[in-house]
Amino acid sequence: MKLATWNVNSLAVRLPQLLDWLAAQQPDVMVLQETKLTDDRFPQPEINTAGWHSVWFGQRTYNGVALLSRSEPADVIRNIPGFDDAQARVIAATLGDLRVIGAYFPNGQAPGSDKFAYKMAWLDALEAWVADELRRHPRLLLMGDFNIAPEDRDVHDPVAWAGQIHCTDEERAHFRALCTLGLVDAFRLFEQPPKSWSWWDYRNLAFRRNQGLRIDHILVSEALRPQVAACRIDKLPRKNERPSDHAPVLVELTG
DNA sequence: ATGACTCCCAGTGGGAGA
Repeated sequence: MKLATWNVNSLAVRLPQLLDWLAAQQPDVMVLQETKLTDDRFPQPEINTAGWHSVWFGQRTYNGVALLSRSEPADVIRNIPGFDDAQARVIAATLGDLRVIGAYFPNGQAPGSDKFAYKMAWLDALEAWVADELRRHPRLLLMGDFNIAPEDRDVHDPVAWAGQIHCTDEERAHFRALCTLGLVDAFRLFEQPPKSWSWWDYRNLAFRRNQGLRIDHILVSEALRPQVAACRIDKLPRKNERPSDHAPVLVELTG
């Protein structure tokens, strides 16, 4: 069982790359962020023709999420129940005996800003809801673009980024709070190459210089932890012509 | 360097992302 997450930064632009990647990697479940498409423009025919079921939740210009799967998704939820949100950021579904939550966490812009306050409120609501989901579905994955670099080793220049967005104590405390619910960062269950990032700025030749952040994550519940066989970042799509600024992250489960 | 790039919606510039 292989699951993956990718912030595609516009599915309209990245659809050919996505279809290529799906064909090459053959995941069973794939969650997408920043589709930037209203629901009527979601490329369901192309994705269906390639052999995937899909559910989606989008809006114009910003945000937008989707979940693609080989098996039929059930019990689909869009956004955080009870949290009034104008932004399309969450899609959850049950695939067989797995509960999968795909999420595009708010960016937060800058500490102290209105957008940062929204990020904190959104994280509070997410934690309460995920706790609830975990009680109902012990076999759960929370995966997506977290917009949080959990530790200094997830940052190419921790001194320059200290206290900056993605690296504040408040954001990192929220990441740990999610783990305290009974989730673990699948990437850190394994030895990884140093300087492993999932995002590189488009500017400054950041990818060529490997100056990035690890902000895309796959958290797995304690019940799934014994089944996690591998977790890695696939940098290859970042080398495409017209790449997303993010790379996909994959996890493999045994059984 | 308050930049650099890319996307979107706009409409020949500007906001947002991270």
